[in-house]
Amino acid sequence: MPTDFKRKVPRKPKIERFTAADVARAAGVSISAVSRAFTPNASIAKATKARVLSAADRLGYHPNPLARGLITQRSGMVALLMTEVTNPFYPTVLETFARALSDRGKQVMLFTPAEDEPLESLLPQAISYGVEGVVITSATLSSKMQAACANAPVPVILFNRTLDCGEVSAVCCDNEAGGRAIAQFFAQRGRRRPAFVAGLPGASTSLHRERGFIAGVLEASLPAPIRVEGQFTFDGGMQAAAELLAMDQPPDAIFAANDIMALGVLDGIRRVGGLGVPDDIWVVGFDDIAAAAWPSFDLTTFRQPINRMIAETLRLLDSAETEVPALPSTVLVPGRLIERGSTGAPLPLTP
Amino acid sequence: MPTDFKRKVPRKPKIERFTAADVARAAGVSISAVSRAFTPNASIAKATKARVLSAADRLGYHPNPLARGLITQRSGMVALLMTEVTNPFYPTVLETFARALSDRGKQVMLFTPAEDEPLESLLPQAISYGVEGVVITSATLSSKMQAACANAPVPVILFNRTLDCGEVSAVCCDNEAGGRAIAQFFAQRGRRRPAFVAGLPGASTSLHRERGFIAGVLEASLPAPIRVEGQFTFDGGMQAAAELLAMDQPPDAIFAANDIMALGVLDGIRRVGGLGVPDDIWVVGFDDIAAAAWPSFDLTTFRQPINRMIAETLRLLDSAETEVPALPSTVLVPGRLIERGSTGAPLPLTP
DNA sequence: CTGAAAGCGCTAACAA
DNA sequence: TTGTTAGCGCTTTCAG
Repeated sequence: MPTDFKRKVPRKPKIERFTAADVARAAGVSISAVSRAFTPNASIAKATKARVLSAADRLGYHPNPLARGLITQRSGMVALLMTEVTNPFYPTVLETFARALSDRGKQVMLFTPAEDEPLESLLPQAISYGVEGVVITSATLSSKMQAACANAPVPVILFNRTLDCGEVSAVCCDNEAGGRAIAQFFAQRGRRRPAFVAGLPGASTSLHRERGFIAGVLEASLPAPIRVEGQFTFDGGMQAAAELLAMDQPPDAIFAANDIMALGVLDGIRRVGGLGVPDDIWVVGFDDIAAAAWPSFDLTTFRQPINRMIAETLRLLDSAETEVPALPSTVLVPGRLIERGSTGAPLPLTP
Repeated sequence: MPTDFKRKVPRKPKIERFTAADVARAAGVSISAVSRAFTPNASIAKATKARVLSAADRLGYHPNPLARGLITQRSGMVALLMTEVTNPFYPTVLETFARALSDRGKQVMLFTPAEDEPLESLLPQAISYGVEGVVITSATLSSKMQAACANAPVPVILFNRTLDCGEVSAVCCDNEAGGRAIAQFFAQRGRRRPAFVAGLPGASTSLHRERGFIAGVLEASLPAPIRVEGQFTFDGGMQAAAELLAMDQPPDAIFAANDIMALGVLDGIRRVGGLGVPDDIWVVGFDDIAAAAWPSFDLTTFRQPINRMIAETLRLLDSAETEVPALPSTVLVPGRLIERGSTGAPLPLTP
């Protein structure tokens, strides 16, 4: 029998890492000097700084962000509370955001509510981690959550949605303008029977896109759009298409409140058969996710300028830190219509 | 006019939060008692614990994970290093992983390499945040990175790839078995000219799937598969389809190393025209992403059991913490073929 | 410009 | 079982 006794190990394996004290010793300076060398524009002599930095480099030392955060209240982390990761729009947001933060030396901490967990419980949790800001992407937001956001001790920014009360900062594509632009596009190209596929009931994005769409449609003297719901999902879009095509007077132009539903609508129309896109029906989405450009769908859509939106979010985060009263502000960035085959534009030639 | 003078506020707004000392005072106990009340199975009287907990609840107190982490070396965070977020397979992984961790009271910290940043530089960065483990999902991994992983002071787990040297723990679908299963499927159903669309050159997933596929094809006495590359992207898949169809003897069964390429292949075949799926050509992918089930594609694919894989990853993370030598181990979980229309299965009736 | 000392919020030894 | 005492690794007054 081998010597297989249970070795008693300290639970803490004591990670082998150099501390500021080590660097100080190596550079022949005090610990504070090391700290100052890593603090932007701290009062330290160029020579000392150089000595510290080279010693640190030799040892592979980096200040421990957690210990630093304990004092400065800046952990270098930004929380991202995300609910609908299944919508392909959000992974792109996530990636763009993570990269943008990474470029500024910050990291993103991702919080996704568990099964039946309310979003509210995540906010204090995130805050307890000392994050410098919280970005929330969630189609719906309970009023309790809104209050929690407004009173949070760190800047909270709503991404891709707004709040009517305006008490929480938000960055959003101009959804109303987008909806109106699509309506005008339909009207100018001779479409006569518009339809709207709504997303989740409480979602401000869906609401505003619909509002703009209705306004634009009426301004162009078209009949008010037929309305069905699609839950912001592919299957919901398919279902919506089935409903619309089963009507006495099916629409000749469908605007779905987001791309994933629009793709579902396209597949739904195909499945029902009889009517074709774009000959009989036009379909337009919103977001411009990658799949919208795939030949099978070739979907006309209103592109959200993700980069611009992320940039504005970071700007808001920054200004909330520096400016004193930090009044909540809502930033609307414009998007633009990308015409593709689902509204009759010819397919581009190159693959 | 209201009293609207510019209040001079300290740049550090001194977040209003209660500390263990506050709770201790409120409950009439020592600070350590508070600590113990929040430490699982610490020696504390039931009554004391109850008093502390109720006081804490009243004040809305939660232990600061950062301060705790400074001592325990357990920050409650797990790092996720991710490179290809564009592949729809990974957002699902990300979400599943975040949720699974969240259920265990841990959080995921996401690290995505910036523009030209090498993956290597992220590892020490993650470690400096005191994460309890690092999970890496990256198709390719430089040898320098491999060494860094092997020597990291915290458990590092490769997700969805393996390392031949076996020096780093890994969780992976049994790619070779998957490739072989697809080959057998082709052979049994009378396909005669197989083709393989490879992903990124250095990716172990593509390599192993190909290896199994070739083995299975040869075992079934079929000719060695035609081979083209697709870069693991949709466009790459389209391109690959064009190449394959331009050959003198186009294949009658294509296996693409992942779903996103397979979708590209399908669209590529459509665009070229002339040959149809599944009548003339069969197409099979790997992953089973959501879009594979969409009617437009209806793609037969080898499903990776994400939940199982995540569970194994967490198990490995746990055991690396508790078990002493923590030898690196590779876990292969089985997947299974999902037959759909791209190989002749009838479309399910319900939407 | 620099170092010594205090302490961020918490846990883990040690006695009591 | 409890409270007291040291720190975790770092920043930040405060003297010098």
